[in-house]
Amino acid sequence: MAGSVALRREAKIASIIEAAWELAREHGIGGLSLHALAREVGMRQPSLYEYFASKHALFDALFAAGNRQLLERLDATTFPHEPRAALKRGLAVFVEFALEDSARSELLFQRHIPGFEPTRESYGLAEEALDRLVELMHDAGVNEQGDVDCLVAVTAGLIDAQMSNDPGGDRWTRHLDRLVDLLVDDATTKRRRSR
Amino acid sequence: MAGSVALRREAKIASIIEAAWELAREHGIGGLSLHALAREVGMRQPSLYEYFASKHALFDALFAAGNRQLLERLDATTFPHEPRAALKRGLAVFVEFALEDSARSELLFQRHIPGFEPTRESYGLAEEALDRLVELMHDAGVNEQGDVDCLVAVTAGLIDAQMSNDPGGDRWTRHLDRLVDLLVDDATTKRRRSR
DNA sequence: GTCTATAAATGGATAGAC
DNA sequence: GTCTATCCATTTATAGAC
Repeated sequence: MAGSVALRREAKIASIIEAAWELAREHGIGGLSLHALAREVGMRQPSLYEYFASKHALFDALFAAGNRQLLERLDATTFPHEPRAALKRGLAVFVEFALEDSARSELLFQRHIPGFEPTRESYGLAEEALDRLVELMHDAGVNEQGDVDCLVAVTAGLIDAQMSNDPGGDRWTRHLDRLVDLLVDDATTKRRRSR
Repeated sequence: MAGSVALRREAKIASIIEAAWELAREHGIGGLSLHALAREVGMRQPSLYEYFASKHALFDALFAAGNRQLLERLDATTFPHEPRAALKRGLAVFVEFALEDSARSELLFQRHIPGFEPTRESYGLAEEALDRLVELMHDAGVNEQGDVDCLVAVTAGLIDAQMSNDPGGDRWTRHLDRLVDLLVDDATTKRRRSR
């Protein structure tokens, strides 16, 4: 029973974060207000300060939670043995993750919030997720930083176009595998080493 | 002298728009306030309503002005005769245009402003600019919509990565020509027609 | 730990005098 | 056409009672 108070508190924090995601999905991450959030969890706005020291602290918690979700998603993925297929799988998981919640992507992958910078701790989670994808690239023979940068930028470009112009569709994302093949072929072809 | 009043008015509007760009560059397009803008041009905030019916109308004027700048830039560009080189040149001009003013790009190419939608008239300018680039793609033998989409998304992806992570550098944008070659080669290779 | 009340700032828009 | 004054709404944050 010693930790039951702390447990209750953790559960409350989790429910606040869950409600925050819901509101962010409705009004965008930038449209999230503490008044509305408090009402959503049956409180008044000042009471939230019992759980988060500031709105930025709430954003940071959301940022960390979102990245943990991504890491869990990657953990739960079974990857093919063939390295290039594994890379495609990893990027596809990432694309799906990004597209299924635009508010979360806004916070995690775009820099939308006025003065928000994640803490080093939370940012570390984001780096860890990116590292997983980069590792898949290395396994597929993409080692040079420039080639990694291209793969990252191309994937992000497809996600962004899809999310902005045709959310829910696949007009852009369906080209992911073909572009991965093009880039990986180019990056691993001997011809390039002669430059 | 009949039009001198109208001319003065146009000049004032132009100076307001110029000041608006300056402030947007400082505080982001979302941080643009009418109070600050009015002060910048030596007025009080309510006086701006003599020139713009609302803040949205001001955004629309900025959106149109920005797209006109892009069109002028493309007009002023001399393109190589060789179609693929011309495409590379057009995309490079676009990339340079996007990177030189992040506030302008925010308004023109990203959907950041809460409830802002450009008028049909202003949106037409944006479409015209995009059409120019698509025409260059067609000239280079990229005709299928999917291939055009890829080229657009890849270019946007490079711009976005560059702007977010290394504004002023070329860590991402330097790969533009290589990616264009890869995509155009793939799009124009007979092998693909057999699918 | 939750509340009421309020501070403090911002920012878009309007009324009406001049 | 420009001003002052004001409205109205929003939102983060704090003080202090309970």
